[in-house]
Amino acid sequence: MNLLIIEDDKVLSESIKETTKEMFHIEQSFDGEEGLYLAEQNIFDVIILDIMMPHMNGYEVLEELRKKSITTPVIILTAKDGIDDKIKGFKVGADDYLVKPFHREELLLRLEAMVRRSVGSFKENILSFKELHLNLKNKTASIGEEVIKLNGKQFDLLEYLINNKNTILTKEQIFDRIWGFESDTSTTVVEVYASNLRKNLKKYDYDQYIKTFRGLGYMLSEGEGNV
Amino acid sequence: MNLLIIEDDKVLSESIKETTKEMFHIEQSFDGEEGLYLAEQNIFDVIILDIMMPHMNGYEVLEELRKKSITTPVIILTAKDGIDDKIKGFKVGADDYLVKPFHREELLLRLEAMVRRSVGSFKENILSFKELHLNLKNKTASIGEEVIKLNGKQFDLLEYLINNKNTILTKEQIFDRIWGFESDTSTTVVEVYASNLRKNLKKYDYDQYIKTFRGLGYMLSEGEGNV
DNA sequence: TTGCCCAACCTTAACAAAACCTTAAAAAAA
DNA sequence: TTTTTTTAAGGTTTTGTTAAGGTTGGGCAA
Repeated sequence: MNLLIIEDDKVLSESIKETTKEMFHIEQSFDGEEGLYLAEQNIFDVIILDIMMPHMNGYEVLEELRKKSITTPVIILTAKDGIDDKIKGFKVGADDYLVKPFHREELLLRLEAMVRRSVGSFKENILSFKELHLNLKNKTASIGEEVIKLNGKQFDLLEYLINNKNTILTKEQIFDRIWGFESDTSTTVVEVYASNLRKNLKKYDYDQYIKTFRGLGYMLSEGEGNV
Repeated sequence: MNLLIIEDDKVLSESIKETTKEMFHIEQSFDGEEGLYLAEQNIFDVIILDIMMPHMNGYEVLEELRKKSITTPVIILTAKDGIDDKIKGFKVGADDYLVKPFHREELLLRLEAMVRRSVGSFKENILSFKELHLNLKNKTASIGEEVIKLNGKQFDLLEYLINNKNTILTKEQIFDRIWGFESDTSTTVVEVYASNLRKNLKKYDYDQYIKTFRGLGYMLSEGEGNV
């Protein structure tokens, strides 16, 4: 579970990191532009976004993000309590809005509530695509009754694809999400894993749903052909 | 879009109904037990739930609901501002928590944000020209129901044309936009791509809208002939 | 006005070059 | 050891580019 904190106040950012590090893998950014760049990787499960920042403020970051079809849940964090600011925040696509100062617990609770929904693991941690079910708790995949054997990264890849079905994911995004930013292996491993995953799904004819978009990336979608 | 309001204060309930009736079809319940019964029908898109109610309080309603695997998004509404109450609310499965008194607009915004997500109708990012639709998210083009297969640069070209319909674009502009300034291929590739694109659109008679202006460039426009 | 010419554009096809797939072996981790 | 991950290499497919010949339309001279 990945959390991006975009907040220029380093003290606050650290403090948020402290309270959330049990639950998430954390990335921090201390200014809007960099934050936007990171968020665009589309590898985060939720983003905490401050409004008042130098160069590029939170509203601009969020607006740009949504414009680019990045739908990661965003919690806006701000000292502004006015209703107009809230309106602005939600209008540009925020999912929640928390006014400083706030209780650490409340932030945690709202993060939990958000993730619980968006990751689709509301009950029992099952993620599904058609008849293919992933049990996130014990990392097993099954189609109907039959269990499919997938190793770690193959499972992660499938999970990522399902969570973003009908959206093209570039090899870089997939790589950053599964291998991590600072991994120094080549992004061509993604091809290898896509190939392996397809091989494992072929038996059940589910390989056809993993589509390649040349020069763009991969996408999981239910449609026939290239839809 | 259906909203269930479970709130024993009739004045407040009515007032909420007033502010939300544009957006939702409203059902009201004035006590917990009845509210639970209604919510169990699982026909609502979102539920507003008061905590302090006679017979059965909001926590109990929500807990019971989640126990029965009803995952409808719930916004808790309460006069209690203590962090412990919030913890309790989220722990039993709330998605949001709003403290009275609150701005009508904020409730509306939070409802919107909630529904936007759970209904999955997040902005689809579609660019259209007449009946031709480009899905920017997964780079697919379609006319009516049929999907047209376009490769990367053809898609980019069409996107650029649509974004600038009724404006003549020179070959240089198109080239710089799609191939990039420092590309050292000849600008005549633009002609080749225009040709390919027309060929792909011909089947649907949409090739006619890509017009050539000798010595000037290309333009996409709805008019007949050279208008 | 007519007909010719030429430049601009269209279309096609062939070749080149990426991008991707698959497999297998080496390396690392469990 | 066994399993998983990474690298490497060769093969396949798709896309990009170029070139060549065909087509079109406007200008201009007769």
